[in-house]
Amino acid sequence: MATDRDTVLEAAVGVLSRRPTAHLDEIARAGGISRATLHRLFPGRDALIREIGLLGLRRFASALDTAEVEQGDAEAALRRLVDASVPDAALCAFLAGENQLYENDDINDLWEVQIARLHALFLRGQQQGVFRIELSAAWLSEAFFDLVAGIGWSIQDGRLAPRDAAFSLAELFLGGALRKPDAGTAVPAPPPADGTATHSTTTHSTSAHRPDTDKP
Amino acid sequence: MATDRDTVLEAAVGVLSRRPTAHLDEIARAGGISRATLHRLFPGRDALIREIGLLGLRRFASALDTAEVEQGDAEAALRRLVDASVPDAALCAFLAGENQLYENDDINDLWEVQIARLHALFLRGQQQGVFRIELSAAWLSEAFFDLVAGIGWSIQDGRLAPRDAAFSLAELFLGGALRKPDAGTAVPAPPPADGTATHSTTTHSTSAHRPDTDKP
DNA sequence: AAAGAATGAGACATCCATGTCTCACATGAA
DNA sequence: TTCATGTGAGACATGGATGTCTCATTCTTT
Repeated sequence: MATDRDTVLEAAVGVLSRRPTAHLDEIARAGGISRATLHRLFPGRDALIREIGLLGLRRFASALDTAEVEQGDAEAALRRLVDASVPDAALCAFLAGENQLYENDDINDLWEVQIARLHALFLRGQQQGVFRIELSAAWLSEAFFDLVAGIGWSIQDGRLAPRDAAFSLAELFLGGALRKPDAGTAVPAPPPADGTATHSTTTHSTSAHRPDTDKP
Repeated sequence: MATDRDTVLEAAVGVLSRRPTAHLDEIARAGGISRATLHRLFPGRDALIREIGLLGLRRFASALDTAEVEQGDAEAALRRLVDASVPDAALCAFLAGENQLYENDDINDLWEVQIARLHALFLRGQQQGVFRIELSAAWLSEAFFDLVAGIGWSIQDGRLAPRDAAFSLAELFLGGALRKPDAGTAVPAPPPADGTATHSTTTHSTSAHRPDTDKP
């Protein structure tokens, strides 16, 4: 299934996710080919990282497909998604870290579609009473993807055994995202309505100067 | 408190976290200064991003200090850490994304110290019976930092209100990290001992070719 | 074995960000 | 006013990655 191009792309991910400015020579060596052949496969550096981004998005879209996230119980769907996306966690980590990708319209559109599916899954789960409603679906989507990326980084760095990946991701995320079976003492207080509760919310939060951004 | 240099650095974070290859001219404009003055403040591009990394690590270290993570109940300590680190979430997002930083020894050492403190907090919490022991302290450390970074990204992109940041982070993470008050039905199954449970753990996980890495 | 394609290695040329310089202007102090 | 400092704007040189080329070699196919 994996074409020769995809093999090179996955090798490139391993290098670029650690050193985004790695030379093409280094990337080529990581893929077991020469710089000339790399240029024969991809016309340039921009094309290379764009193809990596597209590969990652295709894989994540495929994970959403095989998990059938639109079907059935939301919790079960999310567990299926965990299993389906963990193998491609490294590519998700690249997607999360390489913000430069989101200047390309093709990638941006594809990204928005996948995130919308994720968002819809969490919204559905909230309506089903499965996921907590104190946390916005947007935040749940972001957090889930970031944790998938964290899985990828941890495995790359040897901090997490691939065998434990799916369990670690599912347990940590679902523990925080699922509604508690019975309320009782476990349910925390809702977010403060006034701005004085958290003392430092606006103290020196960076980049308050950029009103609107693009990365959806 | 914030010197002129720090102001420029924080403005640079806003640009570099979105476009890591932004020109120095663009960074200077974001900081409200000219390229010449930027060069007078920082001798070069490498020095600039190194100083940003150092600033982020100093801020995170300061957050660990003010939260007194070595003191008292681990859950309370973590809640204090959430409040203390959310204002600098953007810098943490930069630290998480800019893996290029970890070629510098100074930054690497400082990073290891902070991560060790975080790791120790989770270990202590596990010994106290506060945090779940099915999830490794290393994974809890990684996940927490990734979620702080996710907070920073979400706020930068306008997807999360700064007011909700601390609550969203604390609830999602602690929900997954805390031991359930009473076991009952909420406790999930332990990770599979055999390799056949998760069908695709080793299917096409990227970068299996790199045995050891550096980013601690 | 022989022909063909594909690849690796290396040598260039080119482009562009970076680093450095100078000069004019603004601000503030004496 | 006059001097000093800091800053912005622009020009210029340079270094290094990138893009393109050629040629020898290897592997595949017949």
